[in-house]
Amino acid sequence: MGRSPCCDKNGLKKGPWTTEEDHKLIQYIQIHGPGNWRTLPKNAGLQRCGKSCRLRWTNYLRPDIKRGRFSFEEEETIIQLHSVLGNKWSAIAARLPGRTDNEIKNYWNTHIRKRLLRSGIDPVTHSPRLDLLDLSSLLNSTQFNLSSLLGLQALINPEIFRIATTLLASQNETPELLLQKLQENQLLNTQLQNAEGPELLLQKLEENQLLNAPIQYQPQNFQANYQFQIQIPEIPTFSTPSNVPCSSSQPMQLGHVESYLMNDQMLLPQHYGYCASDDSNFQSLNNSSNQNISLDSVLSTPLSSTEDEKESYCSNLMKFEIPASLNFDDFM
DNA sequence: AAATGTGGCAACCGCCTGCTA
DNA sequence: TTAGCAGGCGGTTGCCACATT
Repeated sequence: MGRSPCCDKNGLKKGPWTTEEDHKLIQYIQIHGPGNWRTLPKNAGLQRCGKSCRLRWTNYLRPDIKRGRFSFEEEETIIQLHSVLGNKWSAIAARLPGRTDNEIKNYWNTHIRKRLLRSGIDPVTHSPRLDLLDLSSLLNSTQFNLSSLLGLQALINPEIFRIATTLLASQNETPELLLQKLQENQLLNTQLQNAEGPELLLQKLEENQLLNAPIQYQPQNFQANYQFQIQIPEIPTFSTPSNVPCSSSQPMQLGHVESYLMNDQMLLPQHYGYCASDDSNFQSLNNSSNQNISLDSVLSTPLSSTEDEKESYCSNLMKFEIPASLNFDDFM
């Protein structure tokens, strides 16, 4: 048989703890130490169940608990860890000395979550909210599973994302339809109003560096075999994790976009990288060659930051690069 | 001044996992 | 081997204080 019940739940007190109960619990634990919550209430003279005693101790009475407002650094850490760990409050609390999982959870729900929402960031996915984006090109497509895009659209510049999705959606369509969509979405720099036929379309696409060139137009295999390539020469910020087979110096093949959109290797919001320099679990990044706002620069701002500054910071969170050596096993 | 709304947070609930008799 | 409990965890509730109408 199993263990005997920890306590008889009948007649046990519930609700807020009195100072007298707190004193009893503290006194008992100071002598005997925490643990053995099954017998603790009886031995300590408390009309509580062991579970209630454990929660009261771990969430409130523990001497190493840090009370008071969360600092800016703590808030940053929570946001960063949440983007990796999700609602694993205990895991987050383990990296915030003096804070309990319950406290962090409450702070997230009452403060951080609202701030992220005000900044247009989905607090669950840590991505810009879909309802704030221009999704016209996606909505025109029947090939996309929109839910699979949730993680990717945060990591790709919206302009690139629109180009990729439009081209991808048009792979099985006629060149005329593709041309129409590109024009509708204003994805080509040059005027194509006078474009006549697929040959000219290819030429214009090549001029706009959207395609691998040169490729001979063959009407019979255009739809099935054409390899689109997206050049990203003028995209100011384009961050990708190390496991994505492309970089800012290499063209991103549409096939890569497609594979990440369509299969289980899709980028997840948890793959965001941050550079919390004080935490050995994070890697400091060399941002000298890009325009991203580094966390170091954010950290250098006065600690008595305003709410607006915090909101600005939350928005900038979406622009960080992914450290190549980030080991996610460290967080799990 | 009273009623109502809102925010913050301690505590509870219920589920899951691992342990143990 | 397995039933059942302790401990741990995330989600939710309810109370209290303060703000607003």
